[in-house]
Amino acid sequence: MFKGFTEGGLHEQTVLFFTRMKKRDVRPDIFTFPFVIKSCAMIPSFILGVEIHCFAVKTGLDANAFFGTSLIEMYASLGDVRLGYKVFEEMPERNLVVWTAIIRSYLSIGDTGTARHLFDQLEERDLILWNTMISGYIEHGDMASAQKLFEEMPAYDIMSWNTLLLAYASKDIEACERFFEQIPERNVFSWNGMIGAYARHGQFSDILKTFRRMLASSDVKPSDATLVSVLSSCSKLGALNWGRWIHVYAENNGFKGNIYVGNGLIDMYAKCGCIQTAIQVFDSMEKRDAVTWNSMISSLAMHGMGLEALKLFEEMLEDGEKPDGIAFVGALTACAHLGLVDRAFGCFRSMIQTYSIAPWIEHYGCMVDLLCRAGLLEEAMRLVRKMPMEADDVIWSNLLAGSRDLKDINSAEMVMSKLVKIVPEDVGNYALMSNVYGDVGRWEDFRRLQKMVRRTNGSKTPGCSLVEVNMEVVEFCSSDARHVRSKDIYQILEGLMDNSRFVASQLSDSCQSSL
DNA sequence: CTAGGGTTAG
Repeated sequence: MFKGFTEGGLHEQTVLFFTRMKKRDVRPDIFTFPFVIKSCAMIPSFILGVEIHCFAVKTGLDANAFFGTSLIEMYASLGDVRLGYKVFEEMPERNLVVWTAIIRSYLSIGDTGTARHLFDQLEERDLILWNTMISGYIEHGDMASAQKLFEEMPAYDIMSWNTLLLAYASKDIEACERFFEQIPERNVFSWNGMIGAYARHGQFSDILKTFRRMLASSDVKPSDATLVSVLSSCSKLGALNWGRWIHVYAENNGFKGNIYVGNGLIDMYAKCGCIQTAIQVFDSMEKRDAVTWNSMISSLAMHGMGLEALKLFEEMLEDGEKPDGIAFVGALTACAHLGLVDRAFGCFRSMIQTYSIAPWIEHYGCMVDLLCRAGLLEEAMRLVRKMPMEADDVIWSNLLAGSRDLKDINSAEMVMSKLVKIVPEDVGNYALMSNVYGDVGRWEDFRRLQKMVRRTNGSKTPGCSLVEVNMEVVEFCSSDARHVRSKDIYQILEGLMDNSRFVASQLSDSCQSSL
């Protein structure tokens, strides 16, 4: 029964059954405690844990190494490493597993010194212990010690390599690539580690390249983690055909019903423009979690389907899923795009009062956006002054756009003075500001700002976009001339421009005649 | 039937 409950994550049941067992005077044995102790850690309940610890002492079963390891782990996860150390100190027989548990406890609170001190006392160490110690250094940013210890290791396994790979992944992408090539044996974690490293560094095209290499290598198959990372880069690249390919691959390789993959597919389809397919994936999922709901809600809001987004938000509550901060970002975005000011404030209030979520700057951003779009610039400014945190460039940019809509030069100039301090390199704001002047006919200022736009454009890559051609992602920018056939491309572009100018003039003619 | 190591999404 305990094994079944533990595997099903039903930790309250484990403890409940343990109490029933005690009431009936059925004596627990050495196999009982590790389950129950783990459940106390998972619930989590310190009081229950201590109670069961005491009970085990009374029954005299506390000298067991399995029991001791479980206890040390439990106390560490409940935040009391000292108590775990007391257990460790008083244990009559301590094997390597017990030592690893106590060392891991100290690593988990960042006390690498004590962990290392214990590590050094051991005469015999195995691979797990070495790897644990090294990954502890890495988790707390001590690359130098990690590397040094790695070099002292008597032998390596794949996990050792992967541990160091992950260390490089967060720091130096080129060192990470070199290390990846040197690994004598790679498993799915190695590949996922390399893919994750590219993701952290925004090198999304390299993710597709690596994924192709992984598929070509016959010994390793992608896992759900691989597919999720690759799907996320498809979203960022607009690589719809790769996304579709992964969808088919997932269906045929046992990832049907995998919640991580499903969530990745929703986001990918929505960001690649296929909102209907995203909805289909959402509807077909038999299990949903917070990310599923949030992805779908944000996707709908992003596609201008605000009413549908709000309906889904309600459905999420009815389904018993507790909304988190991201769910509220989705709902508030939907309100902003629909112009539902009162509804947004109701939402904002219920977030704080009913769900005890302290608003993030993103939530204030949504509210400012909402008020600006509704033409309520004064209220938006008041909200920014009232916020508990400093406004960021996103919020000021919203206010700049709001000032432009109302042709409020004074507000625009005040907001702009903030923006040049925070993000002097952001071309968009100068362009927006120049339009503010243009709108009211202040051409002197208009030209002055336009000049700044051009000057900043010289050093920055403007208007960059991506297109997928024959399963290959190609980047192009405004005034880009890098392509071998760029002459042909611009010729066709001119043709398209002529065409749309013609259509536009026809439309305006027909509008005028109908008036 | 019980104890120690890694990756993923909004």
